[in-house]
Amino acid sequence: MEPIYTQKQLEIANKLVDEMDSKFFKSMSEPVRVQIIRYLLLNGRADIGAIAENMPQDRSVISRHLNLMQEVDILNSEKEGRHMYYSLNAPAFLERFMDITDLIKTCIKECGPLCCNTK
Amino acid sequence: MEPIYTQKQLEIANKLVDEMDSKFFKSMSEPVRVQIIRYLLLNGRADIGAIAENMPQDRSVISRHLNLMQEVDILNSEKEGRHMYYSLNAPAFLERFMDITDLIKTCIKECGPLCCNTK
DNA sequence: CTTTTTTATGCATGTATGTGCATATTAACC
DNA sequence: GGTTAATATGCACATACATGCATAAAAAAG
Repeated sequence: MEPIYTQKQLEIANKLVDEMDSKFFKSMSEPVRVQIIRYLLLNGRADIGAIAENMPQDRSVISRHLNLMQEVDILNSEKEGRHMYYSLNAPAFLERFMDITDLIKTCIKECGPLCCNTK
Repeated sequence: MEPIYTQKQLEIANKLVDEMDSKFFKSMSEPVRVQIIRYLLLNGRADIGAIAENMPQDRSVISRHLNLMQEVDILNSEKEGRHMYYSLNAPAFLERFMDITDLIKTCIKECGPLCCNTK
């Protein structure tokens, strides 16, 4: 009944789980949203119309995707007149993945051979 | 009409999109599945019964989650008698995130200030 | 062989969400 | 002010999916 793991291991595992926010992953588990990331990587800042022109979906659909991605801090948004411009929040995007990667590394180091036990 | 990006930029952006497999992200955008990862990190290899004991969901639900995670290579599975043992595929799990992190770094470097243009 | 145990699967159900259309809102232009 | 253009939003609909129950399948125990 008593746990087989240390307090330290518990803390680092909880930290990883906290960082693995489901909203963040969900925002990237959608093919259309990934294509939007691709578009912004290659073309830089753009408004909804320009982005939607390159996608089969309706403008309103793209609008909602962009808004969702901005909410989880993947994108920056700037309103200019009646245009809404979006751009990739590259630093935040990268940092998110770097943080998770580092936490997984720490987990494996701290939890040792236990977590990847195959026997 | 002609693209404003180079062939090199196109290739690296496509590489990133390929690596950002929606099935992989989807598998981690589910709170129950994240809890399973946490459990396996702390307790190591375990069968479905042991994992399900620590979750409010039905055993069959946990069984399906585990099977799904194994399909995207997050988990290892081993059948022993009537027991099905699962463990975290830590190397593959880590490598996946390292690859994506590296690709994002390359994208930012190659696409330069364009991708994160705010003006 | 029957019973028990562990996992897998078929089925029904509720919820979440991607989608497009119609419409509202907002801002620029005449 | 009226018109046009860009975006946001309400709505209906279809699909995906998480869930639990009942049951099947497989293997161990009696």
